[in-house]
Amino acid sequence: MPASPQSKSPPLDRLTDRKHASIVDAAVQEFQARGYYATSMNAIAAAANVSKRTLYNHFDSKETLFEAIIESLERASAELSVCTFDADRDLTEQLVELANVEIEFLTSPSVQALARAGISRMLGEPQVGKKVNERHFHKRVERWLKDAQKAGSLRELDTQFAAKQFMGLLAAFAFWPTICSGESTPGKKKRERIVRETVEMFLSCYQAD
Amino acid sequence: MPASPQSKSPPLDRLTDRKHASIVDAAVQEFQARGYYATSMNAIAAAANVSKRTLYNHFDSKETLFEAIIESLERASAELSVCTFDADRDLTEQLVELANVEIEFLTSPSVQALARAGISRMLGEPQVGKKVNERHFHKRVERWLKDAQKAGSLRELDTQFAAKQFMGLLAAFAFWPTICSGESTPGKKKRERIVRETVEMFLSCYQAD
DNA sequence: CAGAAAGTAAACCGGATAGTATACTTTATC
DNA sequence: GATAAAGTATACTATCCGGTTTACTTTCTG
Repeated sequence: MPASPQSKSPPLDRLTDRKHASIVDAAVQEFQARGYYATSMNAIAAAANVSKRTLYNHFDSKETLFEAIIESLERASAELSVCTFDADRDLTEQLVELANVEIEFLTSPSVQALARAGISRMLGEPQVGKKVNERHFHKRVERWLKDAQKAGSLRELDTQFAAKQFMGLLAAFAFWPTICSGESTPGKKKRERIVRETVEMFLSCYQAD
Repeated sequence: MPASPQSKSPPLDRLTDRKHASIVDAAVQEFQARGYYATSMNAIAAAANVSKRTLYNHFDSKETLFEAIIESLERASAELSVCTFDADRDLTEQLVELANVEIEFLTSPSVQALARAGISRMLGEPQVGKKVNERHFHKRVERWLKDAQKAGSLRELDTQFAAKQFMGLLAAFAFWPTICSGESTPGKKKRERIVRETVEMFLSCYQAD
């Protein structure tokens, strides 16, 4: 059962490709677990079952490898389902849906990996931090809020500010605790509660009259 | 103009004390700027204008130095003013006051330093992370909420959960951006807006009937 | 002012790390 | 099946870091 062919010209499942994937997987794991500085190239090579030379054949440096991973994670996160506002559907229901997408995003292993690695890197080299900007993450919510407000379902609001509040409420429960205190990500029931209460608070403030 | 005498037996301003303070200052700065792992003892010694041996005469190890700093920062943060609920005063006004104390806390240099250093340390050694637990930070708000709710000013609520929401709203604007993206802490006007909107959203959800 | 306490500069140690070199084997492709 | 591309194992270089040692000077204090 070979891997399904990609959309572009068939890249085949050559050894090289498997090694490449193996390296990326291992690096994501290691960076996530230990952060940028505490992760060594030796460890990545070992975890990937790859010789060090091969590792360096695929990526010129630790820096390059890290950057490639950040980009791949960003690409993956961009492929998330988009919630479009629908004036005919129940507002709460839609907002719950949106919150669910976002909380799933925040708690996904790849985002957690991105965040942990990115934060550790950034603490050491502040100027790099800007790249892993959160603004990008708020876009989905912003877009939805703008549409909902235009349709008159929400009272006048600063979409950017409100989106940050919305995400802030979710992240306070579903993102930062796992990043900072090593707590495990909230389970299904906890997530449901977080979503419910977040939507309730948000609408009690912003729902149109 | 010698330093004002302390409350205990006069510790005088000996060279030793100046060096000690100089080391702590430099270490706070370095740890804050670069995180735990990216900060070297050489760098701290240089920044403190102190020989390496002196550094090690004051602190046995990097670990010890770090712990001492965390403790001193925690002690400083514990000295913050406490807001006690007063049933006779306007609810919004009181909550604004509380939010102001908290936002001042979150944006204070010492807390920022604590957080940056602590987070970087924790990413490398997860088991240490629990010590810099956020729970402690929520206590003030929790206490206030419990009193306000008992007095009937707030509807029934889970104080722990609500406190986390309250802090989450503040932190989304006044804490995480500066930690993660190197943004400068919000100025007075921005802080006022954050406080205002946070209190508004919170009360629109939780104010009693 | 003498001796103890504390500070200084510089070299050094053991260990770890990013990255390279060498010599060899495996995998893919014509 | 030969050849080139890619992988492997191992050991090496250069560097840096936490921490120590040495040999010497400055600062405090009785």
